[in-house]
Amino acid sequence: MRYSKLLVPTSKEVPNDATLASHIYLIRGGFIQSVGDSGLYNLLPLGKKVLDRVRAVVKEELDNAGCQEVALSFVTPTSLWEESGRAGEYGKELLRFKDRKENDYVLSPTNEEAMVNLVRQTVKSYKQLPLNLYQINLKFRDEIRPRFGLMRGREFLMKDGYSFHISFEDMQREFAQMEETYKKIFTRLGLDFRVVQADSGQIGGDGSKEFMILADSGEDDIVVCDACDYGANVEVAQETKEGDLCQCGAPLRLTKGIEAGHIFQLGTKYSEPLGANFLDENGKSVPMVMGTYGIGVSRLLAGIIEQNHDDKGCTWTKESAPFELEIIIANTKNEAQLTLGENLYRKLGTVRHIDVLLDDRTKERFGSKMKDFELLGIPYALVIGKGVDEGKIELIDRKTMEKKEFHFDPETINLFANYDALAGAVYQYLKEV
RNA sequence: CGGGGUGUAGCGCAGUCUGGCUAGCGUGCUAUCUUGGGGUGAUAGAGGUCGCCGGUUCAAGUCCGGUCACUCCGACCA
Repeated sequence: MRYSKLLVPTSKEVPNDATLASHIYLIRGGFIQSVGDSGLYNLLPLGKKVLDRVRAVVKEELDNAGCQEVALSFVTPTSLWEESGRAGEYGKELLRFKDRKENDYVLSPTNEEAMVNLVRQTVKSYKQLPLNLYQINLKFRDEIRPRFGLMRGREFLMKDGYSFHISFEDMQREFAQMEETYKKIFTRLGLDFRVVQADSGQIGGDGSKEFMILADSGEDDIVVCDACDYGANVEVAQETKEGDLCQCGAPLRLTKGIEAGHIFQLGTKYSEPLGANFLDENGKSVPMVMGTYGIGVSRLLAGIIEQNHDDKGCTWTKESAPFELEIIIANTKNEAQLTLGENLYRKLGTVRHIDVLLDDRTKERFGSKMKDFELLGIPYALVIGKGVDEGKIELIDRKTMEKKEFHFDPETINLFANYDALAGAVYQYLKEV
């Protein structure tokens, strides 16, 4: 991709209402755009790209764990919510409206009802179970007070999964597998997180665990043990204080987290009222036992930045970065720099399939190109600049800002094979770090 | 729901108290020149229903009444 063609409106100005690093840098880096300051956001090309990368990691790990992706309708008949009894208790957060025929609908804030509806029409026998279905699509919750950018918007991208089982034991087996799968996802995305005991809230059910991204800006108070992997939301560990002893004997610590995932052992809370029954081996009709599993995908973007930024901008992790490498041509009016930059762009991008952003802008100077690179947080920049005359280019590591030089012979670099050799050296280095 | 605040150019703001020429500033945007390794400098431009409705007045961004929206703190929720 060429920077000159990319719609990425970076800005020096901090948005009015932004206090969190993730909010500030997502706006300033041109990843997202606020829609009327009301908890709604447009994703610009770079934001969409990062979101798709995060989404791909989530999908890949779930598919590996045997889950199947579906897509439920975004608009759900209110009658389904009345069947489960949640139409009343969900309150104003549920956005309700009527169609032209005066039928009642809601915009889905979560989809237990809709998924149970799908399954009860198609699954009739114990032979079809267990089943784990998920979707990754928009949710709408009419929050009283949306804030913090993507952290708490009204419209957001969520992965919601639901599993169906013949017994409580089998559901618990799946629950444990989902916990492991979630750990893989969060680890791949480069997050520092804890799994904590949680309150099941409105969704209901018996046991639930939250996946907390550790960050001072988090809205949840949690208690964790640094010696073992015990952790709990203070909602369930109310009496616990800083320094109390864990079961393992080590002192507990109070900290803050961003709730990015939540898994529940649901039981039959929805299958019973909605009549999601199957015939067991004895021909007896019984309700399915369910689990439900959520990940706030758009919130993950915010969480990744909360943990990966500095005073200059974002420092995206490997599997979340919008590009693998940015090639910066310091001065496009310099023929030698332009030629080398274009050739390395072709060799690394087209030939070696690295996802490269080429900063080929003619009107911007070196300083602003560097500032934009730092703001966008692409892991590496290859700077093609003044050193070209002496046969020198440098690779900058965004996180450490350390530089590594690559050398070539300026007299013969324009030979086809020499471009390839230089690109190869950069490629090798990137693959090794 | 309680308490505060704000609506003026894409974004950030001044002007309103004390009514008065053609509504300004920064940034961004367009053009030309300049500069070219850390957000160059200059000149010339484009861009406005001063949130909306009504009132007072010779005259309203400014005063009065109403209304809508947004926002901050708290409560609520996850």
